[in-house]
Amino acid sequence: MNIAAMLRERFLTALAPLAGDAAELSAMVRPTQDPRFGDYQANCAMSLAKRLKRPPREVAEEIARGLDISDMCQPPEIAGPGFINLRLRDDWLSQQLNAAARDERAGVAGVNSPRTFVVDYSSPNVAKPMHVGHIRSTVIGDAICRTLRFLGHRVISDNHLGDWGTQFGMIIYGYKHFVDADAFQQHPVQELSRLYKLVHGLTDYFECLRDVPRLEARAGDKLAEVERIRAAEKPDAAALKRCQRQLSEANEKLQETRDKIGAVESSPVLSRLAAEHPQIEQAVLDETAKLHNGDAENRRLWSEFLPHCRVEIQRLYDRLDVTFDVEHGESFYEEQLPSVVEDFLQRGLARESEGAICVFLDGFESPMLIRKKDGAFLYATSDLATIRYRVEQWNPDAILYVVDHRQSEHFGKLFAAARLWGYDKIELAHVSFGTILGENGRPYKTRSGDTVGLEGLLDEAVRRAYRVICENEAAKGLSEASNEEQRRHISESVGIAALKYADLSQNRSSDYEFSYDKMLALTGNTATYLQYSYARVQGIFLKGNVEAETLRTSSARIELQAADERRLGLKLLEFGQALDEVLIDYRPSALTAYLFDLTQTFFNFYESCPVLKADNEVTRSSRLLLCDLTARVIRQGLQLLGIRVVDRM
RNA sequence: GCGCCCAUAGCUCAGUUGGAUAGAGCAACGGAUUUCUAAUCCGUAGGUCGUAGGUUCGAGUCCUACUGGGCGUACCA
Repeated sequence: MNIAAMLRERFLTALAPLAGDAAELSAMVRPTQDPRFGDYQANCAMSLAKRLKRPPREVAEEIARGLDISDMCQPPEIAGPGFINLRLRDDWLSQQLNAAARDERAGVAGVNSPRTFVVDYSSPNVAKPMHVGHIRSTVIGDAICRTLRFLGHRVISDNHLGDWGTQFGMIIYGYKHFVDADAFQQHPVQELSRLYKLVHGLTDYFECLRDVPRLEARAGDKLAEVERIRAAEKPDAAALKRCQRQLSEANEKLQETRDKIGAVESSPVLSRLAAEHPQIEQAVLDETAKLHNGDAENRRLWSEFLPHCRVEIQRLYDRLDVTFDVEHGESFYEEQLPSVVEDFLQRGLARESEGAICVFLDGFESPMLIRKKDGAFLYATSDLATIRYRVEQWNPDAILYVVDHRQSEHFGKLFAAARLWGYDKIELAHVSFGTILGENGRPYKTRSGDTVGLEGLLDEAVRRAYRVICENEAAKGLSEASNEEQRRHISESVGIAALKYADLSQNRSSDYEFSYDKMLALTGNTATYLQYSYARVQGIFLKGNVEAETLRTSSARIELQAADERRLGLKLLEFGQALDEVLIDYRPSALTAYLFDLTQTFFNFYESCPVLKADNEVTRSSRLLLCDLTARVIRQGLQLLGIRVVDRM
């Protein structure tokens, strides 16, 4: 069921005799924004009229005459400069709704020609705790996979774990020098995490020490520049402002660096360790290189650590209700990397430059490096190997990379290189997204400037959801309504839903401001509001002692009478369109917008149309069917976003 | 320097290959509860869509320049 698509087909037939590009023109059928213009409008007459050099209204009339839609719509009306306005017939709407009301998929059909998608998302470094930066990829990727599958596509979700990089060099070095054997025995994940943070902190310290002179010089240069501009006869105000900003940025950065140094030097333990391990940075790289070169000890440690790391991230995936079909990390492709480089060299697609093996690509200033001068491979190499593997393994029509926007240049190069390599038939898409910002407009960090751990984030959202639920029960005097276990269950569901939905409801390409208060708001476009609406509908069935299942199998029918019933009915039939829209640009926000709209439409209906106390049995069961369908669309829609519903809130 | 992205109501954001009078939510103000959960609903107010040009029947949407912001930019991922 996709009303717009059905109407477009009718227009295609009507337009065919008039234009060569009837498909493009027929695509200009869309829902109206104002109910005065009917339910749908076609805007194709104006652009066609321009080409035919005829009056647009005349063209519109001609299109309307050739249109065979009397089964679906009332006679079309021509309005304004040449809009063709359509109003769906109530009997047709009722018929479609009654089919949807009995359909397990709420009237959404699968696609006619399924495609195969590989979706690459989440991809954390397994040696580090997952943090706030992993939410968007994980949640958006999961929602895209669920939606693709629901519409009948074949999906391979793949978690391209970072399990082979420098971070393991850090853990290995840390294990060899700083491990607390008892702690590792008892809580290996925590101990590994501690080792990672410790070693990372020390390497960071030395890096900061090296950076200070450079940063001081930069701050000095900027200061001099500011003074030079000021001293000029006619100071350039814009340049001065820009320069002053750069100066304060340079000073901030310098201060930050000095603070990090101070943090180590003021700690007796850390400063002693720093003094004892002055070569730690190189040593970490050496441990990484040994791992990559097959050193038996390091490989043994790596394979001992890895399962622990994966247990850690799996706990979070379980809580987020996110699953993967395969989890081929970087290590999986390690043996395939030399052949990638050889192949590129052999085909003349890559050449040596400044000691590195480079692929020079049209439209990019710098080349893509696939082997460093020291012989090591880069993530570009691994990404190319991954494409080759995926094509050989699954022969996909598309590979989607749900990765933040900062890597757009990398993917631009990667896709260009892949096309040169012969993968030019496959859709390669960087499904990019923006940064999560704190309330200061800067990337979201803790007060002390650390990245925010994902687990703590989930805990906090759940804790706040719990508080909201308790407050609400208290306000209503419902304290006896649910027991502690139920409240815990509901707050886990509501808290995580809020977190996911805040992310999904935002246009993915823009940065967004993180706020617990906003995501857990009870009104507005939040998961909490949608979950509440669902619970309200469930409340009707509970109160009326009506079994939805029984209702569906009964002979009751949806009959549209009131205007609010009709509006709700039409909105319900547009679920499939919303899902199609999600897949056009891989934007789950199209679905959240639809669900929010549906919910508001439902509440309008709910306010003006009594259900259980309807005037007669026919109206009552018709409205109950509308309620049931609404609940199922909300539940299904939220499920496609990876969000669960609860029956009572 | 070069490249990519962004700029819409006081705040956070929608705005579907260019369509009719630019929309939500929050905050503000006013209303609705003998009635299926008031965690709701209805109404009012709030805008030179960063600036200036251009394309056309029509521009928040496309093009150009400018201003302001974010990100990236040869051996990290």
